[in-house]
Amino acid sequence: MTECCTPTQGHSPTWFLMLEKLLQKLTTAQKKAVLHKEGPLLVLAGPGSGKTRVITYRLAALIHSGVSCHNICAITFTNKAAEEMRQRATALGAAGGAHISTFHSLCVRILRRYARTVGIRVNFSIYNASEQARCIKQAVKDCELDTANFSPARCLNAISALKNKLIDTKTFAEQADDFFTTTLAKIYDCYQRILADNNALDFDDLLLKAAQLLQDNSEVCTELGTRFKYLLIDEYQDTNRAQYIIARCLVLAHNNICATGDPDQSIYRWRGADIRNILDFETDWPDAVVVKLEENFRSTPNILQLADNLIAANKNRKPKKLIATRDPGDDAVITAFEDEKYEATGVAEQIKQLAKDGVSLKDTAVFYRVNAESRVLEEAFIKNKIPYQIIRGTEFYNRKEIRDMLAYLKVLANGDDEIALLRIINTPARGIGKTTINRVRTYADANNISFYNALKKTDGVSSLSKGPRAKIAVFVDMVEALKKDTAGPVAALTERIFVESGIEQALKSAGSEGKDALDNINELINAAANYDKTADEPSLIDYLQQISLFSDVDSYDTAVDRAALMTLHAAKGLEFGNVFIVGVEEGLLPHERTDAEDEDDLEEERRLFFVGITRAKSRLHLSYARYRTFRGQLLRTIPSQFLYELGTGFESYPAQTGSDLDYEPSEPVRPFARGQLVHHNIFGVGTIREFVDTGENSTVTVKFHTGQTKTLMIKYANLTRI
DNA sequence: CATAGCCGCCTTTTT
DNA sequence: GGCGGCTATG
Repeated sequence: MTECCTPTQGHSPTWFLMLEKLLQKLTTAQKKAVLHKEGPLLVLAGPGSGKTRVITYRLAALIHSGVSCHNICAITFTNKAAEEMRQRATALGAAGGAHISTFHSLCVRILRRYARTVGIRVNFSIYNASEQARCIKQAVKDCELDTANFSPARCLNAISALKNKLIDTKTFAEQADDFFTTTLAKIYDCYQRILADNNALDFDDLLLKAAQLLQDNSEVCTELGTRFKYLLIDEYQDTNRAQYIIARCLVLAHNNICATGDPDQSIYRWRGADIRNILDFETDWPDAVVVKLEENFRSTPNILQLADNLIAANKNRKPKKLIATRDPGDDAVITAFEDEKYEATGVAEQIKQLAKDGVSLKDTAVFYRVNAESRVLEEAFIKNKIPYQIIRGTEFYNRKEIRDMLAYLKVLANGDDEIALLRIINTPARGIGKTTINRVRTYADANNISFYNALKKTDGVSSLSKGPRAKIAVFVDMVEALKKDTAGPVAALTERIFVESGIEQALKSAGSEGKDALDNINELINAAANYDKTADEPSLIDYLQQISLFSDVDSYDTAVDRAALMTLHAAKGLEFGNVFIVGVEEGLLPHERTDAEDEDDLEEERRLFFVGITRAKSRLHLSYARYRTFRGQLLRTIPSQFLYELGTGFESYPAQTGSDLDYEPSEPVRPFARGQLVHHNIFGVGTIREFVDTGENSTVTVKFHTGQTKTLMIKYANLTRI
């Protein structure tokens, strides 16, 4: 290894071998730029070029050159990536202690530290999607609006977009000039008030509040800028406005920002990521040194050629070639399967064969566009006895019993969290029903006290009779008793809750029904014990806030020998010897929800496919199913337009029926599928939006390219498929 | 007050 | 196909 760092023995050798190879290929000027301590640096490079390796190397190099690790802040896209960077920096001999985390975790730290300045309390809850949904529903209700026009999802999306652009309620209300925006402004305001009442922040608030704090408070800005003299940001192409502001404020005084990214791998536009952040880097920091890494150390030339051909179809990009460094390998395989069951079985069988040929399962992954596709794959893997792991980290924390347990913890940490409180007040059933809750609620509102405080003073609630009053008292006593124990280890507290809440009792008496839930809670206690052991400064508040920021890939166990199943989004930043991408069909990839007429949306879908393809080191398998069950109905599919862009000469392959499959595909019943292109004599070309099968009188709804949407009777319309 | 059963809406992707 | 929310019943 070069001048500054040497990996300690026996630590993930290939990663360091690659780093060494990469460093050898850097020009002297590039090497100097990477190691140069002062000034802005942008590492602009394609997939598999070692961006993360370079940034990790720089981190270690800074420490080796005498910079205190305390003064370094590295930002990764996921907690998992942060953990890996920490390990690798340590292996490079750079002692731990640098702040390495995601933007969200960093913001939680900042907000806790400056809670008073921000006007929040340190024990704030962090609300996930379902808790957000509850709040937004309440907000729409409070504003006395029709949920038909202001659906929770629509409102949340709109509010999230505003927050990502740093537009707060006040600013938005001032801008609002039509019915929709003024109404949305009201909902936004109401939603924020509800969050505040619950002493809660949503994901976007974490970024928004931290960005506003840094922007508006120069003292805090200076303080943090002094603390973090060097800022490193990985995956910069996926930062949004708020994250950009945070980064800018943090480096205001010293300008030592180092970002890495690839505009072609920007896949989070829908979440507010602004590709201009990376495109304008040199404008934002005019003295920036830009290092371009053009060689790809990951994939075979065959794979890179496809990726290159595909991404070339994006018009809105700076042309960039991927330069292969590896020897040619196998050609990519595109397979058409009869339906999704054949596809899943086919993939499973190929993986089985690979395993027989000596390929390790952990070097194999299957990617798909939507999580719903994982089920049929999972079934096929079970049937074929292939060990696998599905990368969906929130799954565990979304289980009912786990959320119940966590709600108890949340109530203890944050007494104002009414959503958590309502979840546990009658879980397990203790006879406190809707009527009782409403009565207490009314009392709380009338006296302007919190719901929990009202529960403590049921004497005042005249509408309550003796029975419910006693039941509430028992509940309050239990919570109060538990509250006295919140300072100790989280695991012990979790166990106490398990027993004293009656959850254990309820599950045990449920017999075999409660078996899984019992196991899960035991696992939760184990996880909490692990937290107690490993956290820097363990506390209940920190624990809850940390697990709220748990992400999908964080659950990915790289040590076990199992095939990995994940969405294309989750695949970002990873690499595998063998990659299978399934469901490469119109409507799925690109996804139907992306507006086909919106070129930008389509290009992002293409980038997503590009990311998937470029994860593959040696073997790439793409597939689609000719028929796919969608919401219980069998639909005819169309191969993705992207398949034609790969330059493989893909036209259409005969479906593989597979001789040893024990599954017979059902006969397709639908003559017209959603997404099918058709031609009409008068209206011209259009896309099928809906097909209503009523036999002879079946109708189709078609969106024509002229912009108009028509519902037509099939027997009269004389539509031809294109 | 708890539970079973039914209806309607829906999800793209995630920190 | 599945979950949340609503209603009817015990």
